[in-house]
Amino acid sequence: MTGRKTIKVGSPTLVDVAREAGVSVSTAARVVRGSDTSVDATLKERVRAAATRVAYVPNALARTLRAGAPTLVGLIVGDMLDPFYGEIAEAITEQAESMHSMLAVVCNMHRDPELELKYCRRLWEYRVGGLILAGGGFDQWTHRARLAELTSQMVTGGVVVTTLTPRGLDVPAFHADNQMVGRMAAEELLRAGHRRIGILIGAQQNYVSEARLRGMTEAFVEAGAEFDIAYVEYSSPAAEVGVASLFERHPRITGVIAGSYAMSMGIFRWLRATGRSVPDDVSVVGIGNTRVAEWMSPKLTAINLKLDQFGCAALSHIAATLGKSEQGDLPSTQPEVVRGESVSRVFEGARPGPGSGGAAAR
Amino acid sequence: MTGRKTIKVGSPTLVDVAREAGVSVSTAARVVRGSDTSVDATLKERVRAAATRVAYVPNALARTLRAGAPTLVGLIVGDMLDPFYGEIAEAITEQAESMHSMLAVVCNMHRDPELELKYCRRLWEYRVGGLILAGGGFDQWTHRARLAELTSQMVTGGVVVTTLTPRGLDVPAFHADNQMVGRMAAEELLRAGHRRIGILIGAQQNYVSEARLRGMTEAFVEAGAEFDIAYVEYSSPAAEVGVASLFERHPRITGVIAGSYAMSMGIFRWLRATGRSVPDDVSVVGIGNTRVAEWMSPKLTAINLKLDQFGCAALSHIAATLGKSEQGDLPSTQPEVVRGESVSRVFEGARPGPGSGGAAAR
DNA sequence: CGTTTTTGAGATAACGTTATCTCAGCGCAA
DNA sequence: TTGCGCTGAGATAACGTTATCTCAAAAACG
Repeated sequence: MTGRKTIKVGSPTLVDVAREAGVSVSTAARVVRGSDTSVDATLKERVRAAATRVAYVPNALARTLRAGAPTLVGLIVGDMLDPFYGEIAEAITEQAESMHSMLAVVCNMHRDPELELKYCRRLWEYRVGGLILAGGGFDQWTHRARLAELTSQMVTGGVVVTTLTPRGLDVPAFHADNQMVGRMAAEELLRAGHRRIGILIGAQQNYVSEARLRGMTEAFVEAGAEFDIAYVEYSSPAAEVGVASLFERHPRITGVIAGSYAMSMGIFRWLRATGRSVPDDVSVVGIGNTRVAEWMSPKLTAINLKLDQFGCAALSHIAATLGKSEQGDLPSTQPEVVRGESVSRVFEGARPGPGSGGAAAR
Repeated sequence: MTGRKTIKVGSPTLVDVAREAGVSVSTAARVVRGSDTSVDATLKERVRAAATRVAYVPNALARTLRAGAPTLVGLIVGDMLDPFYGEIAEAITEQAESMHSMLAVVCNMHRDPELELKYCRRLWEYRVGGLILAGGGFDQWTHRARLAELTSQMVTGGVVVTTLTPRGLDVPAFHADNQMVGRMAAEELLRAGHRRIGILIGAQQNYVSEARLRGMTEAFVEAGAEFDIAYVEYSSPAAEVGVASLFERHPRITGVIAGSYAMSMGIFRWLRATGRSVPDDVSVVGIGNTRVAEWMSPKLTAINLKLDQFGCAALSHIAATLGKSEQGDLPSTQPEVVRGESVSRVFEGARPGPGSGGAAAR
């Protein structure tokens, strides 16, 4: 309450708190930090009061700089607006705050490898405690070398990949068993009696697509089902074109597997536009369940990749490496089917699709 | 190339660069910083080479601490996964990086005012250069006082609000003219001949909802149209319930205004489930256009709020306050109609909806 | 040629913390 | 009383930058 002679500019610091409480900066720091060494109860209270009186908010920049214990984590996603990545980002940011008391910085690489590199560097400028790559830009050779060089510099919690298997990038990865995912999607259709299947899958042929396809192929071959594949971009319009070409080649398809939520939207649109009903005429199974899939009409049946849990596992790994917390038991990350309304049983002699004639492929 | 005696731990610093280049730290800093004062070309090159040789990445923490020129901006959104906020976040993060060379930290308040406060504080710990509030948690009295107290501390670029008018919080705001938005949505239906309208709008009655309703009411009253309102949460299931209650009260409704993208999804679902066709039986106009609205079937007709542009304007304001750049000419932010396929003309003697009888309200 | 001005580069302090060191004061056993 | 350990609190240095000051050498001028 003593009148200040000089006008303070900038936010209050520990020095201000110490002066206000009439103690040394060290003591103020000890109290604020809630540190190991004990402080007299009276003093502690006095410092606390002083801190709130001057509205002290600790400076994380200085703290991190001095203590070398980062509280930022970087997350680079392929496309913020795609709920596939959105839900990862949501889970990780939430978990970072509530569980590790860290702050996650989400960067949107916009499916552009160049941007991924840029953000990588920028995040490292802030000395993030770890970096979670969920974009997959590294699936290109020339790019990967630069990324590897850049990330090898990061000395703290390290780099971690989720949703993808990083080819030739030596970092821990957290993602679903994609072969099993593919198999589950296939079996969902097989179980309902479908034997003529169209598959829409991502155009960039990475380990993920390959593994999923392997799973599907196995299941379909075992069951003696026919199928054909369209490689399209991860977007709704691209999927419309893709599903159209599939039906042009194989008009009697009764079941479609959509490689992503965006694709399933496009498939729904095209099917409806061509007078086909979901699921009465064509059943659709999506890969990757998102919350919004419930909002579709009909509700999408999809394989839940548990992206949120893999994201959290990645984060926990980083936190553990930083020594911030022990790696607790993680929940099961088996993929599972979330049944909506987009798959229906096919009975013997079920009606063929509108365009008749011609057998399904392979 | 001289052999190091001690093993370096941590990332390379300016000191390392300076040693490697055989210059002083000051000179190294000048080169790296690209500062005002000129450095001899030869030396400059030598330092550059040394920097890349030791893989130097500047430490933004130290820089910000010392120079007091923040390069972080905070953004708090109501719900990351809602494309309404997602598109704001995308625009702002992109703009921050490419235009102001700042890094935007997106925080998800998850529609929880408590979390908004928490993130506010946390962002300020990192001494963000500015804070963009896009969540609207401050629309509650008790909360606002604490928020005002917290944000008043922030000494730099300041606090700014987008998407909402902040009641009783004295900060600049950037958002659409919501009364005009409401009027435009109404007129889109009126122009197509609709005279019995159902309105779904956000349950929390803030300035935004009020302004939009005012616009709609004006337009409908002028045109002598009948309408009724359902207040629901910003979610698809809530909208299903809301639209059901509207049609229960007024079965002959031919046009519906959806207060958000999520609501329009729910409306589509309910209409389809009850055997009503969009747009043949019922036309739908959404408020707030999102990219994903194009993926719906049929494509949603909606009012584009230009959220991205308002977000960028908010960011530019902060950057200008920080003195990082002059506030350039901003693009027009008039809302405009984006026409999809969800509105159709009503002709004299148009068929009533399936459930018959009972006039629309008011 | 001497003096002033300009230029380029090194030395130093400071940003706000925290880790470490120091030391006074106290209790307790020899 | 002396010696020893313990506890609580202050002093100090350091984290990696940048702003400021200083100063030597080169350039410009009469």
